[in-house]
Amino acid sequence: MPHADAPRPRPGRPPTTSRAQILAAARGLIDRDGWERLTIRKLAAEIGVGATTLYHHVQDKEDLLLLLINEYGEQVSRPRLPDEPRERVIVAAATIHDALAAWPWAAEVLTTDGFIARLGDSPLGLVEAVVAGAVDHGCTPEHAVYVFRSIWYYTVGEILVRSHTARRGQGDAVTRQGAFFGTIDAGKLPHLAALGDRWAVLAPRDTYVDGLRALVDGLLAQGARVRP
Amino acid sequence: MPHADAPRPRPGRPPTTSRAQILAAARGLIDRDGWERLTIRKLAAEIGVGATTLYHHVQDKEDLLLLLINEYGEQVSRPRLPDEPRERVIVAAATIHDALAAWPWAAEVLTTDGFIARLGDSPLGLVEAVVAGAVDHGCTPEHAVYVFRSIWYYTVGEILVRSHTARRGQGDAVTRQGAFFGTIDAGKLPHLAALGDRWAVLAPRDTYVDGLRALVDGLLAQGARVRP
DNA sequence: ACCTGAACACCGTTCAAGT
DNA sequence: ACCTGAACACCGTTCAAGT
Repeated sequence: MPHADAPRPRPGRPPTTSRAQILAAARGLIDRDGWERLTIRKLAAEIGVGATTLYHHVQDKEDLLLLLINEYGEQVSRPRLPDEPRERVIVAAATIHDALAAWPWAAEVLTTDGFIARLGDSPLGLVEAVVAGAVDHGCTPEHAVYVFRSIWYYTVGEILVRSHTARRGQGDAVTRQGAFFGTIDAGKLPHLAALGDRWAVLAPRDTYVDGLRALVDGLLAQGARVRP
Repeated sequence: MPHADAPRPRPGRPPTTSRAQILAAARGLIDRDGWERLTIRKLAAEIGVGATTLYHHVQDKEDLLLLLINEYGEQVSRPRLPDEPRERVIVAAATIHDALAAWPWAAEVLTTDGFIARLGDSPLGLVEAVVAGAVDHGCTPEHAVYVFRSIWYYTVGEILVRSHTARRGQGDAVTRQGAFFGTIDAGKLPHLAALGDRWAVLAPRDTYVDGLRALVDGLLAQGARVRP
């Protein structure tokens, strides 16, 4: 009777494709062509394998993307978090934001997916940091969850809006914007008409952290309690 | 020589399909089957016409969706806005939110689309109201644009996250959540572990307006100026 | 056990031809 | 001027058969 720990030759055809290889190839394709152009068929072709082969290593396309996100989440470097609770919330949230800004398609997938229940321990570390910061500031755990959720909404919205408007327009966004605000009804929409083309200049500005500070200040003020 | 205003018979085959008919059918299909299931082919079949016919009445699918959104935006009933500037911002933003919550796919399209430059005057009225409220509170026009953008990020994020998590899970979200927080590393993630299954209870709560108030308070505080 | 091509059930869009 | 079917260039996924 063979020892339980002894390496035993497994039966059947040996694998030529591994899950790690698939994930690496997918990352390469996303970084090269963009996430909306990633298809199972192209991914298989890139690896040099039949499209149907991939279904032996991942459940389906959604599963593949989730694996990819968790792998990415483990590689996100966590900065030293400040001791001051409010600042800790800000830095943790900004870290989540920056990680997603570099890989906006992840925000898209996480939004369409229930998300938190399927994240690994490593990316959850930043969620924990936000909740812990709120609690240390004096919030109840319940309020801390609400703080995190509100920040998450703001963060995900910023990523999605900005990544999508950055893709298009660029060249003709300003022109179109200009034409648009030219024909606007100044009687009904006086402030927008007065802003005119300045909107196009203001809109692409990176104000994420400013808005985050405003939001966190407001959220923590709502949940502050007297501490002993 | 015929009079300029006289109705003249136009040459060619008379139309059997109108843009209004297409939009109405599209609305019906979206309300019935959900926006992710709307296809050009199904829409044409619903009308009882060849799929390619639609391309004589709309440029492409994206154009169709934008027409639909502007039509919808015109039908959104605008509540009486309060005089107090801060409250006006809240009510206008909440109106945008509620309109999108009823038609979450519109939020999806608006996010993926530069959006504001392609909206009609009617839906822009609520954008104007937010900007005007901020200015009346004492913000510069530039700060008011930032106020609107921040609110927009938060609003769109909330809609997308909530509409997507509502679609899935339901039945098994709680179970999965419970299983998840059972296996969480309590050493590394103490707050999340302590929350346990309560997260699943807290997450679906509608806290949009609370978070909006926190955000608006913070944003207006940042931009407040001394007024004469 | 792993890999495969054929097939299924779809997409959005173009375009030459018909009415 | 309007409508059409055929065709193009794709999708994700299943499944029986091969190694």
